[in-house]
Amino acid sequence: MKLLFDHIQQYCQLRATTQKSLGAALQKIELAKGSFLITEGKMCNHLYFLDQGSVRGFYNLDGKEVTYWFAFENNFVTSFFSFITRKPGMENIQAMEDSTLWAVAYDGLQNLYAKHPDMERLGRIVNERYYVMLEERFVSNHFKEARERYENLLANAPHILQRVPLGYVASYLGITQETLSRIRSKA
Amino acid sequence: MKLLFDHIQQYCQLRATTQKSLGAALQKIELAKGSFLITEGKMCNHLYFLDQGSVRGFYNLDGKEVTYWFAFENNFVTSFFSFITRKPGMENIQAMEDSTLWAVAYDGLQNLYAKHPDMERLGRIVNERYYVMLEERFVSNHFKEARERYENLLANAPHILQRVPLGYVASYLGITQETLSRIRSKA
DNA sequence: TGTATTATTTGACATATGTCAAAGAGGGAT
DNA sequence: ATCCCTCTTTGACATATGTCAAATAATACA
Repeated sequence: MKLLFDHIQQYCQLRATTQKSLGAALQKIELAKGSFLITEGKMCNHLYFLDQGSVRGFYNLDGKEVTYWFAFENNFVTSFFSFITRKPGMENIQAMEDSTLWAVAYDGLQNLYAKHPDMERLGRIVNERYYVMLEERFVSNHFKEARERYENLLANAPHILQRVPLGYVASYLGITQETLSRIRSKA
Repeated sequence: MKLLFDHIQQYCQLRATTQKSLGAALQKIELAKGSFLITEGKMCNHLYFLDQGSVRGFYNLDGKEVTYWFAFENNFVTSFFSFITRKPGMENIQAMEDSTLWAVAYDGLQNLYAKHPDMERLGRIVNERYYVMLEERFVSNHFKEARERYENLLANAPHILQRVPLGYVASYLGITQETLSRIRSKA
């Protein structure tokens, strides 16, 4: 749990009582490589913090899996759509490596928000930061060519290339595996 | 100001004292068609609520303007990147029609957050919703073809087509104006 | 060590979209 | 009406990327 509390410090300082309540609301999850945290068509009732390992989020589109994000240590993980809107989503989340996560239930989180203003603040700040990160990725995908997106990834997140099969990376970049392979060979 | 307070009700109920503080922190802005709310290279120190009119956000990329979002009545508007990270951004925001906005300064908003837990809650919820909307748009752009994106826009936000020049819509959809024109002619 | 399985690369070709240039349409101002 | 300006469409062609199939490389495992 230490990794999580250290990570939270980046966003804001929680009071001791809030930390204690949060700790009590957390449940440890072990996820074997290949198994699923969330599957499509179901409501997602937990927010997770990835302590160890890696997971990917993907959709099934026309019979193909399209991976659209990865998470590694120190990332919050959930189907944001489903968790926030309280509706079933089309997203799957699968472990790419054996992983350890901390889970907090939706209702538990709402309780924490209601009882601890500093928890509400943490939620607000985390959402702001995640918004900005998503926006940066959106802009990059929207306006840059495939080769440039790949080179950005290589520069900013080389660990992804090392820990993730190429096919997943390709759909993360919005291109086919063949195209990514060709980009790499002509680097 | 009524429109704003009505809009906020969608997200959560503010206490009367919080509403009063918020009202006192707001400043009315009139923006003539074509003029700028935010220009690139500058820090954005305000969050706006668009009461009337419409604006667009765009980047200058290789000498070309690429529009990547629109806002109409009842939308919050700012350079989220700059406002949240407190760094200068590359974004421009320009009025597409004569517009009226309510502005709250960054410091003023932080004060409101600090003094009113329900304001913090509002911020958290608004950020969550905006995150989900951005994610939906990201997924759509990432995995669907231009024609399908256009048809989705037509189905979900036809007012954009009516109020926005085609060139802006094209770059919003991530394609050139010529391609969009061809998609429309072969509808 | 060998074999099966999965991941990656390569080739040939089809297609979507971009680029550049020009023509046409529409709306205001005079 | 006429002119001017902006927006939109159309044409010809270039290019990036996708698709399908096969070959090769890497990895796991018995």
